[in-house]
Amino acid sequence: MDMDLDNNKDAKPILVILVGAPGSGKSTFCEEVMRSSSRTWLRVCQDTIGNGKAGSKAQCLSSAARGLKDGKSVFIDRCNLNREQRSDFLKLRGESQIDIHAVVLDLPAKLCISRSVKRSGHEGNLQGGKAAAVVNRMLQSKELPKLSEGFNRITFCQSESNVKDAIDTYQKLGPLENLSHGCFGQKNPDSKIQSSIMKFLKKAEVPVDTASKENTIGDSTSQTSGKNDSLCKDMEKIPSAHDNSKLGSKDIEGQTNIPAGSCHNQVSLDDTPTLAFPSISTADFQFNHDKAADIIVEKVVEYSNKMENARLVLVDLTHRSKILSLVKSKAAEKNVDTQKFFTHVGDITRLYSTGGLRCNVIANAANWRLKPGGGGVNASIFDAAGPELESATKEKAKTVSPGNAVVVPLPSSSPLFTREGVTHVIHVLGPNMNPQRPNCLNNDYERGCKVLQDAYASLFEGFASIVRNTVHQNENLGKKSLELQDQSEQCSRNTDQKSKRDADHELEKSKKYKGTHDGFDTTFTGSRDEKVDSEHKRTDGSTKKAWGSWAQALHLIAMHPEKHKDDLLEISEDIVVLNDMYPKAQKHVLVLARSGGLDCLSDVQNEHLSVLKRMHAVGLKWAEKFLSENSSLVFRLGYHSVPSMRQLHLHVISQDFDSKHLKNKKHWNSFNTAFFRDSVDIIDEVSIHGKATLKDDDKLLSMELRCHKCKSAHPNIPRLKSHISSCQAPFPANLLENGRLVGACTK
DNA sequence: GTTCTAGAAC
DNA sequence: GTTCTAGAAC
Repeated sequence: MDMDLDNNKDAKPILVILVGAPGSGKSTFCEEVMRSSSRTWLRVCQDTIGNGKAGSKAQCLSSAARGLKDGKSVFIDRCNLNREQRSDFLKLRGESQIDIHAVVLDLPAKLCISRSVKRSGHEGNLQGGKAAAVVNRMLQSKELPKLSEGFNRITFCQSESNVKDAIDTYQKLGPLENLSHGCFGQKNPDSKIQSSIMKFLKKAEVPVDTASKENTIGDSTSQTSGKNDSLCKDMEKIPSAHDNSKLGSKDIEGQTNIPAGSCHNQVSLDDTPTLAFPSISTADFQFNHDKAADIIVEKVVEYSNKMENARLVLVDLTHRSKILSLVKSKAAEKNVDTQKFFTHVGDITRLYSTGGLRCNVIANAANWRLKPGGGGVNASIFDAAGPELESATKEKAKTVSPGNAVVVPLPSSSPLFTREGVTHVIHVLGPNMNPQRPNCLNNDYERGCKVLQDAYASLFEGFASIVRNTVHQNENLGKKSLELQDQSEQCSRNTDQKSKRDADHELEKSKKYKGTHDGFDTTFTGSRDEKVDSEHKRTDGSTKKAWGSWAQALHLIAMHPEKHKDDLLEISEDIVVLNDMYPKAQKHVLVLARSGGLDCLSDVQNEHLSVLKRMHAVGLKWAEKFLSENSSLVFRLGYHSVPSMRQLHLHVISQDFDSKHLKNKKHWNSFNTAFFRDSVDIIDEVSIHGKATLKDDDKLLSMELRCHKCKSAHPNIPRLKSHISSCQAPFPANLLENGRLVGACTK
């Protein structure tokens, strides 16, 4: 694109992309600057670009291009909260080398919401109760801009006075002047976390600025010894895949005075749901530390991939902790995302008050009677939480068996709640290898590992359900009223707590409805045996699933393949292979079992193991055939937990998901959440238990859309598809294990 | 006004 | 499973 600047030969138009939620003050910012600037500005506002009404992004782009061509400096006044939304505007630079700036109005969500609600007749028409829900939702997908996106300058405003300063800077910017490049105004995240601690503790002292403290290189452990080490730095110390990916743009990032933009993201989320957990079974229960560390990392990887905006923190009392250092190094080896998981040295009952690590949920290494005492973590948690925890626990369950967890909402009168901000305690019981303690497994590590895996799975699942309910509840809160926002912190925290209770009841109700209610409604059973049993009861208790006429197609083909010869890729005695009629990727075939009465995974029993293996082998063969034609493909083989079509069928699907038939959330999530069960895992499960574990939770299919590689969230299918068409991230570690992926780049 | 989702019908 | 479409979201 040629920029015709002849009219204004020496003028240097700039493009300023505002970034901020509704109510963050983007329009006001533009208006204030334009009111007394000596530059010629054009404000491109998506809310008004369509003859005073909301328009499209394309309209904004062309209007901005025209403005720049005319030598005007341009404000892009739309939310631009994530990288993808900004990328097209950055392309406006073309070959002209104009400066492109971002001004980030990163003000508290609370403020944006109350402004959005108060405004009447605002151009964005985002009024009333909907505002909170919309703002909250938009902020969930917020990605702060980075210089590496192509910005010359980024100004972060985290308070109204920052905004005033930024307005001042742009007002004074003459037509021939330039602003210096780099990141500006981004606060030291330490001070942010510190000030929130102080706010929480209602202390007036100015926090110690730890920014200049030396990092101990190689020590990834954060600490609550009372010295207030920076959490942010701790998290940065373990390199993650994400961090590594930024190295390529180091030269640009180098212009900034601040190490990296990601840091801010991590700690500004001090409301991020966080589970702090002790290592289970490795102290008094004498479980092998190395094996335990493997299991912790394995389960953390599994669950952190599932959980969008949540953190898991392994806590131990001392820097000398063997289990902490083992987990730390294994997590680093596996490139575990350090925003989602890290280790921490401190007292699990004083994480917030002595270290500023806000954890709304803590796990307790409980005993089977769920009683206080016994020393260790259990004693100190019951001690710190007061009698409230004991009575709340009693309400939920009387005992817990190894491998299971019990979620207990903590009464707001508990000191752990008021002092530390803990809303839930999850009691977990792991395997015991200590002959002095009940249920000793006598070094049976085959059984022990399984129980420990189940214990962590139950723990993390319990935490995930709290997170889900809280998010759900926050949305509802937003719809109701915002008056609560103005009440005192303690008061609104109580309200939150009550809301969470309500959410818990919701959970119980839905569980009851499913018929799994057994008096331990908040017990999360990680044991596969028990889970399968309850699934089994459900299917046995009712008649078999009724298949609609449209769902019979595969069944008919399996029964009479000769009638469909032309449509099939392969026919044998026990198996049929065909192209999926509506492929959801470049290559997508189905391997059908031909046995009658084998409609779906829940029908699978031990006797079907050989069919499963055969289907897998045939699936692999076809994947390899496709790979020989196009080596860039990667395949995954697996089953839908609850298929729509009758007749057990294995999906062999390339991981590009490049298909016009992939149209909705259900399509995406059926291949990219736990709803999709890898063939290798099904074979393992059936070998061991004679049954397959089904993940038939409806929530899985309506989960938010996340990239299957980098796990970034996207608001809708078109945006997701445009992202995956260019996402360069490697596949997550859990998919690279156990042969779940097939293809050149997975070896 | 356009884009996108989600529920009903098949 | 898809198609159709009302209406929500933007």
